Amino acid sequence: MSRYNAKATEAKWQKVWNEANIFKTDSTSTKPKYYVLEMFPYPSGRIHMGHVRNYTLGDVVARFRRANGFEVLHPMGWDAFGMPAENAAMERKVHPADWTYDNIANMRDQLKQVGLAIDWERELATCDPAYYGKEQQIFIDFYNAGLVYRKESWVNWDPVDNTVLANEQVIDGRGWRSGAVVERRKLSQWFLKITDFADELLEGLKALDRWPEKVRLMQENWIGRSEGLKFNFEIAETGATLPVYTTRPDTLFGASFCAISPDHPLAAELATDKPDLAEFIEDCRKTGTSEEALEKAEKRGYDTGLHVYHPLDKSWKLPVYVANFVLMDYGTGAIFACPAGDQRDLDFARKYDLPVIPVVLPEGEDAASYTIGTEAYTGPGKMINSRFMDGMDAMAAKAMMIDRAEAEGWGERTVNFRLRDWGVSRQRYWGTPIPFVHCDACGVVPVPAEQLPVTLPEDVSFDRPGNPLDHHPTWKHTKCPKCGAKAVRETDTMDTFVDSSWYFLRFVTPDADAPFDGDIVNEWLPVNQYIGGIEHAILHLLYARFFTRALNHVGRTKVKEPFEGLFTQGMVNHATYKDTDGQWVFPELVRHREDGSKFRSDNGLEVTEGRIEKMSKSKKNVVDPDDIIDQYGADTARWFMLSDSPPERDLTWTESGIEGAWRFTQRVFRMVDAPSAAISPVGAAMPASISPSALALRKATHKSIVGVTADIEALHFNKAVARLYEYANAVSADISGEGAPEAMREALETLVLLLSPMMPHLAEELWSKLGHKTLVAATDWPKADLALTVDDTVKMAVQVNGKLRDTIEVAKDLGKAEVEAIAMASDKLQRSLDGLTVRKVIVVPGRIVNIVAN
RNA sequence: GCGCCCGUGGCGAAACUGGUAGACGCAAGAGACUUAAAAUCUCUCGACCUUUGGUCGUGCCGGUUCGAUCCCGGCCGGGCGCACCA
Repeated sequence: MSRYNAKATEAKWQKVWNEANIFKTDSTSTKPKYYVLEMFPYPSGRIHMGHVRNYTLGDVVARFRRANGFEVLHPMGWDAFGMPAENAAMERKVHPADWTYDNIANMRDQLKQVGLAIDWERELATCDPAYYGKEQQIFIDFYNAGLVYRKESWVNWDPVDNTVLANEQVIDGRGWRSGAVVERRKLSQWFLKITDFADELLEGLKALDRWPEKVRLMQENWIGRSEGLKFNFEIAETGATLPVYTTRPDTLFGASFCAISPDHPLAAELATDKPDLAEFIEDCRKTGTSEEALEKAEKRGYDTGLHVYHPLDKSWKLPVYVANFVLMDYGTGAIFACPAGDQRDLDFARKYDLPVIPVVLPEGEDAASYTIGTEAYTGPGKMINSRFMDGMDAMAAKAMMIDRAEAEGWGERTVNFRLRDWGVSRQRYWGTPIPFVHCDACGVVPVPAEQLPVTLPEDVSFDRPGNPLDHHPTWKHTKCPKCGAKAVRETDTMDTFVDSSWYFLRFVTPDADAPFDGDIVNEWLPVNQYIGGIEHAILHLLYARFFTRALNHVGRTKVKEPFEGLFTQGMVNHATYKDTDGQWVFPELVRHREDGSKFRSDNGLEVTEGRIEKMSKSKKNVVDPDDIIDQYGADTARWFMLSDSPPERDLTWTESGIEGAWRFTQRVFRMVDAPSAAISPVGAAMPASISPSALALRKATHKSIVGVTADIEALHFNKAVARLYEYANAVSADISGEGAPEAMREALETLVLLLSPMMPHLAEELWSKLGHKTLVAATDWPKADLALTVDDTVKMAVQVNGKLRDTIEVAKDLGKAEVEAIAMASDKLQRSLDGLTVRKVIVVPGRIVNIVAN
């Protein structure tokens, strides 16, 4: 009996697949198409277990669909632009391109060892000019369609590194790298008009029924549609108008003041001759960087001394404040405040001692005695203190007020979104250059298509702060494409989320001159199954949806939604270990003693086991995929990742778990290598009459085909695994008599084929051991003989008052009366009915007999 | 604060979303084989009791039902998302 050598066997079959180019996709195939895609990785240099899980899940789907007759597209690429490459350049003096391509080479080797059924000929890297040049084309398309614009916008500016920081790079108001206090600066930035599609993106969510409800909800909240009333206040002192937006026009009679944003033009205007206001505005800007700071900041205001007339009563004037909690880029940047119905307004009113008039009366409260304390009431109720609205339901009053304002001409129904336009400018080197030129005479001019791609210069230095593109001696100097005069290139590069917003389209026709071939893309998109982490629930998935719609809008595709099915997999966790010095310890260094205590193999210190947490380098609770594959092989790692936990849930990696998977790998190998019973030759016909044990095995075989197929289709891989364990147990049972060799061959072949999407190398090895010259990867999925999946008899539970008393086995379609008679004949049942009177008997055929008695 | 999701043995989980709770695996225990170990194989494995049987048991309390892990209401615990969006 030989032992399974995973390492050698896996390398052997990977070579065979590679040489046969078996996973190559024919884009123009007439077979039904299936596009399965996992979120492409950032080339950090090494794959981690999260990658292995992600790509294994996708690979099972890809191999399963292939076996079921689909032309499968399953590509791989690299999300290769971004900051870490520049950090490496600064820290280690390696060029970002070299660093990135080295990492890609490493990770490609690692991924290939996992044995993925990928068409590697379609591989792409977003940092390749052949990719980002097409992205520039798309960007110009969008510009021509009015979806790209420049705007002065507030950014987080690091004065030491001379760069713009993303919100998450600002920690406690300081730059994450330099530690310098971050300033708010106004810079001219490039924006994509995602808000043009806000309504569509929201509406489109409804049809995405193969997306997790959770993700759809998160996107819905992110888009944040609200409906309300926009109207103009008239400023009493100047006669100027001040537009405001409200979702609660029903609370207009509860108004107590009006507030404008510190960034509001009116505030700036007033500040010119009010130094203390200018100071107040400056103050607000300083605190306004991180979201956490915003949350904690108390409500503060500046009384401008101005007043506005109430729109429903010109004799009523409201004071105008500049308030730190009013956002300039939502609505109109100005609000009317009803403290009784809004917590922020209430906090503000209490602080500045402004009136608080309750206007919505909650159910069960008395209008005469109802007051607002420190909590605003935002729920439903009846209107009070609101003149002509008194007694109305608040919801109805809102609708009525909007209609009335429109009818009387002083306001209009307005829809607002929380979603902002997408700022894509990054003042960095390692990204897609924004393909525009600044000309003194012509302004901002797109680079003509024939001059694309605008490539990054290679000779850059990172020893100065700021954007290397900006201080490159020659790169930015060019000629205006329009007038030919001296001009300057745009030195901003694009947010890397742009790169990942269309890669799934490029994969379909990776060699197209255009960004992609629209006709073929229309055939392949949407992606049938997209798989990735929940952390991309909003940004990446929303941007990709926007890009797809925008590309549709500019006429490049007919596709509107990129991903038909989305699956978000859980994280890979591991126990944490600490030694007596308080240092985190890698799991591979932990040794167990007989009494259950643990110590470090390198220095002997005692080790204690801590919480199970997401694998992370900082806590050292990681296992290296290379080590695992080296020791157990990729199949065993794949099998373990698919067993036990449902794929959407977190998975805890354990030593005993991978050991268990390894035992199963060996066991299946032995089952075929040294079968427990004789097996018939390849292709031998099943005899017409077979023994009971052979029939039992055949039934197990065909039931397993049905079960495993359904489980894989539903992505319930853990259930498929459980079923395969059960099936392996059935195949190990004693079998003899007529038909036994044929049933055993059928069983072993079926076992191998059902395992093959999960353990592809083992499957190939055993398939060849079973005498086949073909590849499992080129073999059809087994088909169940449904006649063998149904039993003649069925086990039914017999209950008294809902409690199990006995089980009976009866013919499958026996009538209710007969079933009842058999149940009643049970001794066990009669014993438990002793002394009781039967009131009613419920028979559910095939399931249960329940006797109601007392 | 608002919204959403989840609570089942020592552990990961399953139960065809109203019909025999705990399949399958891990861990543990007992035994066989072995000079011994590893590997392998067999058996036990929710709790309790007066153990050929019985009672309880799916976070807690209640409801609907012949029957509830599943449906409804209220708590408790854990997780995630959003958060001055007017």
